[in-house]
Amino acid sequence: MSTPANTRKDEIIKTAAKLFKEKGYSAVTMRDLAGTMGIKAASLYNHISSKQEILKDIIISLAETFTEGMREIKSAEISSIEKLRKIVKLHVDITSNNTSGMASLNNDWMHLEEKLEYYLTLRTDYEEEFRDILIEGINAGEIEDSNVDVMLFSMLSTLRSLYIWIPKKEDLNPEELSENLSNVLINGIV
Amino acid sequence: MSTPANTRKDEIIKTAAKLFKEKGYSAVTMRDLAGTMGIKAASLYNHISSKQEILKDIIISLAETFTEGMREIKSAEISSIEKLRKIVKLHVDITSNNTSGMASLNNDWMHLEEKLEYYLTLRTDYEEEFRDILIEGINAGEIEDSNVDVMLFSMLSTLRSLYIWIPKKEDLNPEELSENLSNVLINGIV
DNA sequence: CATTTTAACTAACACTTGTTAGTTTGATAG
DNA sequence: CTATCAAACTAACAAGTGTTAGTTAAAATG
Repeated sequence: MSTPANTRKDEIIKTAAKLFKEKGYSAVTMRDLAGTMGIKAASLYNHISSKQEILKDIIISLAETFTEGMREIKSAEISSIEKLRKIVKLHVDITSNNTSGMASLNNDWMHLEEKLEYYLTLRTDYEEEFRDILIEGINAGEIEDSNVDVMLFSMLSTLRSLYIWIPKKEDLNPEELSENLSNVLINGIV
Repeated sequence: MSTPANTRKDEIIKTAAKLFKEKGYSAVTMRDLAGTMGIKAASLYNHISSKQEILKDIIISLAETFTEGMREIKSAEISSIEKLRKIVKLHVDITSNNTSGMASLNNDWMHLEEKLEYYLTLRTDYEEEFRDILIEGINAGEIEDSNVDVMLFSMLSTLRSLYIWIPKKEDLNPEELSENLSNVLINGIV
């Protein structure tokens, strides 16, 4: 029982993430959220302490999962290209499991308040480790020696947008998607 | 004098776009906007008719500019790969001129209300014409015959995220960026 | 059975929201 | 000089905001 049972709080957070994805954090009221769950707004406060806390719970846990994944990939004894493939898989897997949460992470992180600084640290570190892998690949002759920032930006943009795209293509399984996407990102389209 | 002089309304819209980019449409109040301009909220209404109208003005004009650009590219007598390069340039140029507006277009389109349907039509049409160019390229043997949706998604995600990235790299001029980005998107990174 | 826990409720609060009405001020045009 | 106009102002409103306090009913626990 490492993962705690489905508590009421978890249901609230899950529902909130769905609403946040559709309208954004600021446009979702506690009455919206309560209404969707079939209860009154005040009842939410038996389970959560504030609207803010919901957002924090959604985003920080996801961000930490990425940090954890990157840590493992970084220390693996594989080629840089293989590391990139693992990064793609990391994004596909996390996003497949929680597209709503990923929408909040991408669009509503600026409303984090107390946890904003922490989130930004995680994000910056993640990007730098991503860049390090690219540079490592260039030095090893595996990756073309052109503009690293453009490569990094292009890959990250695509991976961060997965939350929009995955729900529209439920037929494609994560394995296949991860494979196709890696190929396009690494080898291009020609 | 095809473009009308810098009116007060234009200044309001420009300021609003900047704020919308930072916090999102819903989190920006008319008092925020007025405060940033050094006036009172009520004074805004001498120039605009509603908050809603500001968002509409920002997004729809941009969306129509993309539609216009795509129309020209589609009918050009050039290879599919050249068309893709022109699409990249279209995004880089429009985004360079208005990163704030592009943030609203990407993140706040769902708050358009009356103009939402129209916006969605423009967006869907744009994506379909983009896809048609890829298919055309596959049929002509210029582009690899793998998953079209993955290619389309990857390219569009990157192009739509330019608004985040361009402001951080003011040193890179649009020409150079467009060139680098086309290479990465088309040829990959190996 | 008695008690604690879970999860809902009603009522209300202090504050913020977009917006309207009516007014004032300084510059421009006839 | 007078009239017009652009652009600001004050004051206010009705609706909606997140949240708190206190209560109730049913289920789980001892």
